[in-house]
Parts: sequence; structure tokens; C-alpha cells
Amino acid sequence: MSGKHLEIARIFSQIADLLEIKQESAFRINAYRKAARAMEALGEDVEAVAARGELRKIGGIGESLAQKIDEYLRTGTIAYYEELQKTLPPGLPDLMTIPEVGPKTALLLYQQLGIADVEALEQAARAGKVRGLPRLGAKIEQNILQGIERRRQQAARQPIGVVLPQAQAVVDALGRVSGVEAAGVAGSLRRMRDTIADIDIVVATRAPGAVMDVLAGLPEIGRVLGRGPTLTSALLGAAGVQCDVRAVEPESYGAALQYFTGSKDHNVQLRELAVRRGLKVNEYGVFRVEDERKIAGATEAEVYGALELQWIPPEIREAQGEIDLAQRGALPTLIDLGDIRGDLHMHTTWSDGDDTAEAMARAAKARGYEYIAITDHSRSLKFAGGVSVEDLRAHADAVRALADRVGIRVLIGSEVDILPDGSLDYPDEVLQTLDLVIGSVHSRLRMSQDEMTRRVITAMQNPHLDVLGHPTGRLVGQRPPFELDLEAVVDAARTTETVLEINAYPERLDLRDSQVRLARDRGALFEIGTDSHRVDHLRTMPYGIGTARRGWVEAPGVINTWPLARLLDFLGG
DNA sequence: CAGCCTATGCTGTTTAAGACTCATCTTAA
Repeated sequence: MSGKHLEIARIFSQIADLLEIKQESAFRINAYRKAARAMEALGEDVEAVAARGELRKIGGIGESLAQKIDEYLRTGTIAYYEELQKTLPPGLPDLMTIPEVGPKTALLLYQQLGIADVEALEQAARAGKVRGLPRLGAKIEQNILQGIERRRQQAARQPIGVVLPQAQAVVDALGRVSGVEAAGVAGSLRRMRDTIADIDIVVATRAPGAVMDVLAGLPEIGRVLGRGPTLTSALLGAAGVQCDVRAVEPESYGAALQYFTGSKDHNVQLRELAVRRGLKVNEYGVFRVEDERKIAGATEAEVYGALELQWIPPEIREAQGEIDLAQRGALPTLIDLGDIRGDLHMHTTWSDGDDTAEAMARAAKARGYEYIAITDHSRSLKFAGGVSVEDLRAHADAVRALADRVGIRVLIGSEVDILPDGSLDYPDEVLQTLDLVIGSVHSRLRMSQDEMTRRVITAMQNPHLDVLGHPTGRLVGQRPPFELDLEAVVDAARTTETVLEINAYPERLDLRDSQVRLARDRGALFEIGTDSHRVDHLRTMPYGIGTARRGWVEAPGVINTWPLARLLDFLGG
């Protein structure tokens, strides 16, 4: 696929933001947002669809937007967007990524102070000029500056959900290049960290020069920063993530993969161990010090084996005790994607999802799942189409019917709001009719730690609550976790038999790796759910698995690896 | 702007509270 659908998605999204600042019709704005999502989710090449004249068959694309897509594919620009940029500076939508700044404030800042980008906003805020504007005082000015600072600190790292598909595309493309014997992702991406600073790719080949030549011309590769005989650095994708591709001899592939996967601390410990054994490890192999003879290097298993270690899964190569355990052959058997029998967190058109419950069920069945749970939002979450008690009852019947049609067990669930006082958003007599209740905090995020901890634990004490959903509320790179005494929550999870979620959706990954480890060490049970809002979000499960593995979680500790009967017994008990 | 179903133009997702400033915008998926 050419990637043009993503460029179009970005433009439509920009248009929507600009129209919002201009206070155009909300429906028009929404039409552009919806079209942007449709472009992102497009399963095939937009140019192919356009060539068949079938753009308007895409949901949310009508006459006007089809024409604009066509125009973009023909000319590389959209005149309407160009015109719009003449009436408002194109940097304004970016202002709205700063907390406290929405469409109204962005317009105000522009009209009153001529502010058109984040840098100008920062200068004005530092100079105390923002607080003079109507409705804006010293406090908001302070919040804006803090928001900008936070953004700056995180700008260097991108969410794994953005980076991994790009890296995989490069690896796949390299795999098709002649002369390439193997190619793989290394670095923090392979260790499945939640954010990624740069991409490391290792290629095994006997013709590095030729491979580097082909590489530079691949469509997946953006601007090339530099290249030598065995190393090419380039920028990838809209975010411009740096990608280093290294070519090595096949005899050194395992050693190179090991070296570039890291982590640095892990590698340091590994080398210290090697030295104690009269060995030396580098990116080319494992060598005996006495005669410089190479004893391993082609595969990672060989490298670890030469050091008399079990092969260590990349996700736990963080110098957290894994090398000791590998020496004793006592590494945990980490959970694997194949252990997952079902996805227990997803939304449908009944609340804020894009696809019907039946479509989700069919897609889940196609993934080989034995069961799923439909968990739409509860009634208070109005802006996400929260489900009324009446509708929830109707959905239960619909779920039973569709489960029969599709041939997969579908649990009737809900993602119920945990209200500020810790009560749940449906009365107990409604909750008890559900197979699965996930409780989540979606409002009043800025409570003190004491208040929030009390709120969450109160909710967990409700016997109907099965799972605590995205426990800390963080959004990767966008919003910090809310204040929460996690140790107290984990202990409460044990006493109340509440399962903790590892939310797999890559913008969340919540609990995060270190918190998973803490909870796991204290004996908590987990559920790994994608929080899907569309059929194609179901594929984000590997990010949750990666996070669980980083937290040393084994399959028995995750309820959605259990056979259905055991799961139902647990939920019912 | 799409979709509707059909000809021409109208409807359509939706709330509530918190924060900060003093009437309104932002924030929660």
C-alpha cells in the first residue's frame, strides 16, 4: 500500500480542526473526522479504490469527499485545504494539543496576540501576556506552560503502536530483497517498550553493499540521513522516527541481534559474566579469550548457550534478575499471544465503537478466539454513547442471538464507569445480570491520590466488579496517569478478587510494564483486553502481551487464557 | 458533509461537571 490513505487522513483531520476553530457546523467537522478515520482504517490501496470509482462506497465518503480524495491523488493537493490555510494559519490545530487550549482559545490567541504555533504560545505565556485575555488567568497560563514542557520531554519518543508497523514494513521489505538471509527488529522495539526513540534493524547478508543500495530506494524508507557500507540511517513515517539498518555476516547475525536488542544494562551484565568465564561477547560473536576463537554468533540461542544460559526473551532483558535465573534454568514461561483464548474488552456501535457487535464477534472468531465479551460504556458516559439500563437489557438478547449465529461464546459485559464516590454507574440488580463487569475511571481524573485510591478501592469492593479497567488512566505520550496508590490497589485486588487489566490498546498500555511486574509479584490476576473500538483494533493484542511479558507474567495469571468453563466459574463465583 | 430516498432539502451524537474566572471553555472515548 502506498500510504497515501494516511496522508489524506491527516489532511482531513487538519481540515476538521481548522473548521472547528472557525466554528463551522459540528456535523461538517464530524464528517471530516469520520472520513479521516475511514482513510486510516482502509484495508486496501486508496488509489486502487479510486481507480475502480468506488470511493463513495467507503462509509462516510460522499460526493464532496470523494472528489477531494480524487483531487489529491491526481494533483497531490486539495484546493479547499489550501484555501482554508489562507484564512487560518496551519499551525493552529497544533495549538489544540496543548492542555487548556481548545478551538475557542486557539482562535482567541490568534486574533488577540497573533499566536499561530506552540512556540509563540510559549513565549507569550512566559511573558505573562496570556493572562490578560478574557477568561484566561494566571492559573491557565501556568497549566499551558507545564503542558508545553511535558510535550517537549516526550517528543523524542513515539508510541510503540505508531513505530512497530513501520519497522515491520521495512523488515518485510528487506526480507524480499535478494541476498538477504534474515532480517529482524532489535532495540527497545523488540523488547516491546511502550515508547520508542529509534528503530534498530539487523540484516544478515553476504552482500551488504547491494542490500544497502536497495534499502535506500524502498518506499517505506524516508529521508536518508547517512549511509556507509554496512549501516544506513533514515527517517520513517510522518513522525520521522530514526531507523538504523545494520548489515552483518550471517555467522554474526545472532550476536548482532543480541547486541542491538539490549538493553544496555543487560548487555553489561552479560559481558561481565562472559569475562568471568574467560569469554568475550561483542556484536560479532562469543569468543574465547585465550585463543580468540569464535564459539558462537549465528543465532541468539547459540550466544546465550555459549554462556551457559537459557535463551532470555527480549522483553525481560532489563537487568532485573533475568540473567541469574537463566543461569539456573529457572526463567518464567512468559505468556504468549497463542495462550489468549478470548478478548474481554471491546466496544460496538451500541456505544462509541464503529462496528456492530456481530462484526466484532465474527472478527474475533476469525482470529481463533473461543470467546469474547462485549463491554460497551455505561450510561453516564454520554459523550461516548453510554448505554441506558433499558438498552442494556435489549442488548443482552441481541448478544445471545448473534452468538448463536456466529458460533462463538459472547459474554454480556459492560465497561462501567466508576463514579467519583466509588459507586458504579449501574445499580447492583443490573450488574448482577451481566457476565463480566469492567470498572473504569473516565471522569474527574484530577483527584488527590488519597481520594482516587479510595474511589477505586470502593469500586473494587463491589462484588459485581470483576475487572479494574485501564487502572491508571494514562495515555502514552499524552496524559499522565492519575494519582493512585498502586500498591494499595493491588492489595485490594487480591482481597476483593478483582482482576487488573492490562489494556493492550497501544495508546494506553495500562497497567504499564513496571506496574504489571509489581502487581504480578504481589500475586494479582490479570486480564489483557484490546479495548477495541473497531474490528481492526482487535489486532492490538500483541502490545498487551508484550507489556505482560515485560511484567514477567505467565499464562495462568491471565484470566483470558483460561478455558471458558473455568473463566465462567471464576466470574460467577 | 453524508445519507436519506427520492427530487429537494432536511436531519444528524451528546452530556455534565470541573476549572478558572466571573460567563465560558475544556475535558472525559
